[in-house]
Amino acid sequence: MNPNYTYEGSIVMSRDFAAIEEKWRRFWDETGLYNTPEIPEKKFYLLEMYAYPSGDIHIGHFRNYTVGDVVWRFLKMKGYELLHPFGWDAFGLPAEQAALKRNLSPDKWTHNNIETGKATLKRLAISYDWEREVRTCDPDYYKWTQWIFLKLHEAGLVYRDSSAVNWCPQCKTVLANEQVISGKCWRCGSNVEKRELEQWFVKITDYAQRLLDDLEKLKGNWPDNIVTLQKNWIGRSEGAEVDFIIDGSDIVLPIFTTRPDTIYGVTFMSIAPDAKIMKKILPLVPQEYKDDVEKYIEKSLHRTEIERSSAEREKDGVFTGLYCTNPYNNEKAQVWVADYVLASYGTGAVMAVPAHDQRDFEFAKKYDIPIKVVIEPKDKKLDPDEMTEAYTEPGTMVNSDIFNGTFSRDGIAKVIEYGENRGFARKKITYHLRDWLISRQRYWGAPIPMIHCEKCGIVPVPEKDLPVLLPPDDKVDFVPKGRSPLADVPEFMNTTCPKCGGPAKRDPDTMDTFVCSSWYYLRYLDPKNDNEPFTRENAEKWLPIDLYIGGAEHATGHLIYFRFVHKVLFDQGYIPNSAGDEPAKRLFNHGMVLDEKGEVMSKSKGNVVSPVELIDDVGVDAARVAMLFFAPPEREILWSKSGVKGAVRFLKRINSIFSGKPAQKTIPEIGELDDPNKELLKHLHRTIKKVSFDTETMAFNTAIAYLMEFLNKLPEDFSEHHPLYFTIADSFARLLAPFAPFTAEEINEKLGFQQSIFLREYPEYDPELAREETIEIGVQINGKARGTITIPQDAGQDDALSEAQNNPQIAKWLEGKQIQKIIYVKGKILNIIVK
RNA sequence: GGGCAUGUGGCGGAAUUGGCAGACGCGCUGGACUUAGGAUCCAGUGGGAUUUCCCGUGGGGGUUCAACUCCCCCCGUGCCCA
Repeated sequence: MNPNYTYEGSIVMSRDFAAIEEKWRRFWDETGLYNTPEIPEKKFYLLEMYAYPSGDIHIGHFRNYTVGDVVWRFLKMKGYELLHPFGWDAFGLPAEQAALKRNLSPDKWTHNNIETGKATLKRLAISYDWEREVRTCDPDYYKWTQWIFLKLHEAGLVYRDSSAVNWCPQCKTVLANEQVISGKCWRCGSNVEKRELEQWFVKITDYAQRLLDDLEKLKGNWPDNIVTLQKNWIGRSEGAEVDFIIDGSDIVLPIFTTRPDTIYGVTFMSIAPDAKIMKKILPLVPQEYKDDVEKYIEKSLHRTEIERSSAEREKDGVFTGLYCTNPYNNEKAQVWVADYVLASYGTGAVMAVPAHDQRDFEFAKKYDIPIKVVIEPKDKKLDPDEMTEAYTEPGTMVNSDIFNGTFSRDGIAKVIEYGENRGFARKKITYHLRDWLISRQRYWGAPIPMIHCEKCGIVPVPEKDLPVLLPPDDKVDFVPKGRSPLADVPEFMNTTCPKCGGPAKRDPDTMDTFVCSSWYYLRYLDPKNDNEPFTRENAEKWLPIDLYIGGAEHATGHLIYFRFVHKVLFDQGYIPNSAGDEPAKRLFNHGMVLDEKGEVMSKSKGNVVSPVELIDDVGVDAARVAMLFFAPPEREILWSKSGVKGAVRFLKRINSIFSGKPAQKTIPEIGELDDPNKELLKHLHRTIKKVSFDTETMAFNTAIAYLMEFLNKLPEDFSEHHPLYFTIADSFARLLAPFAPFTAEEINEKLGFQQSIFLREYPEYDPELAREETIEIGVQINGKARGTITIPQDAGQDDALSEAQNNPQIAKWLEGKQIQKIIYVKGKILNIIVK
């Protein structure tokens, strides 16, 4: 045991909790407490994001799964029938790196890690139905990941393209945009380069508008910040595409702009060095410019995207010697190559209006390119020679031919219409969201079910031939060579074409693991079905997910792909109408677990809290209570050893107070009780009210605080002989159960119940008893708090005032003063304004 | 640079959404029980001021009978995007 994590009192407890935990784990297991009901009457699909198996569960997982478990236990007692499954995001690079560095089998490495993690989750007694476990690396799972690929393909959403991709020279693999962090690889931190590769893409952009529109359906049930994050990520912008013509050729240079109202102010054009159109333009560049242009292109390919688009960096570029013609006014504009323009944005070329765009302005100043004002503010004239920055606000259009005098906001539509009528412009909507690149040059992933035939071209693997199995890993050389390791395994690569029967090659790439995770929630519906990924019947039974719990870091990755794939399967009729076209009704993001100083835990810092060591030391219940009490679940928490001590103390007090067997199991009538006991009973009902409300709204920290408060208010001589012992112990145990399940079962058993506390009903409060007859409210004189009065809940203003006047503390402030005004809000405040 | 969060005692955090700021826990102080205490129990604990007063929710303004809460302007921190 790590001495750093020895909590006071734990030695005393350790003997007890280990045995108690084992007893209840077995009981829950043997009685099938976590089994999913076949025909749910009051269904609830509760899901936590599944885990990547990297060794054991860490403290962040522990938090995620504990939050889910509290919800499960609460809803179970509330009579819901739940589907609460778990699984493993088991494909991915680390398994392959373990193979490379330590010569381990990715398959064995992964399954070993899964067994370790699973054992810990079982020890933590998280309420998963393990019968439904999925592992994405198992053939009976990835068979259906491949099936999903074929469905996307059938829907016309899969295509192949050669394009510049993010390439990590260290990992020798292609990275998705979200795997590039500040221009560096998310795994190894090397600078990411650009490379041309033939890749498989999924046309998620076809769904961009729906993914955006349907965010409306999620509002209120998904956290606002996730909704905004997705909205920005999809990044719809409206504008126009305008065709410029390169002089001396018939090359059309289409550009996208959100500001067609400034079209008459174009003085130059900027093309991204890596834009596709660049290849067409290059041969036209006059000899005297060619060298500089080629050098510039070469140089900028080594810059990262972040570097290129950074607002801080001074923009640079090079003139091509070419001009193009603005179709609106037939004016010439210089053609430049500049790497602040990204090839992936719009057409990879932008029109530059230096007078009205800050970046263009700086660029024009630097290279002495003309500036032409076409929008003017109301109050003054703009002089290009005197401008120190671009004027980007709306205004009146000037120097714009027939549009002169038009308000610029109205001008946008008019300019587009004018160009549309003449055929050189059209309305266009672009999205920041890009198509989903799913090819990975890796072994440890689901093989892409496509066959390359010389005669027939690219042919999908027929469904009946799925899965396309990975070859055993002892046949594979993992040393990175810049291509998939599968490419060098002839047994895998060589196959026959399903169309012509001739010799053909398999696709050597495997799928991005985001494909695996985009549909795992569906496999839980039918994890053992060999004939289909899931049945319609079960989808009707359980979908949609009622509550999805996980970290906010998946906002623009997993949570977009997951919504997208759901919609595609919905459109194809695999997901029934009853489920709707959004996978998760409600999303909940738990906060991160940081160390005492608020720093991220990492092995290198040595500040990692191991859940296993923690529960060895204080037991599962104390670890849970500590975790839940630190802060509300959506906030980040600062892990503190002394905070754990508080949880240990709390449970010890519970154990000592509720250790007895009650003398009798009777519940006394309120009339039989004396005043202090009547008050105690009322206090119990108020506690039930507050704790159930807070548990339901996931305010677990305050729910626990009310339980602590209740304990503090028990009379000193409270024991099993107390007339209310049974009532109190019974209610308290059930309120505590979602947070400290083992402790709660112990009390429940001592009270004489045979069945699990989780099969009993959650306590209900009696509104009559929970009501407070008298209430203490604050009294203010001229808005300053001067004391309190105790009055009946529904006392009128006159009663409240006379009560205040009878209170010497308050009365002295009223002496010799004239009451001007009285503000009385029932149950809240009495404010007396005097002079 | 933009977007979204966020700022409350020594610390983690409460505050019914405009109504007594600091619930609950940690820590600290004093006491009890003790061979002992890093166990347990009791009391106290926002800051001042020689006791019923003043000041206090990052800073400054404003709205209101009343502001941690609403509005405006700054400052700090975190995350995401460029």
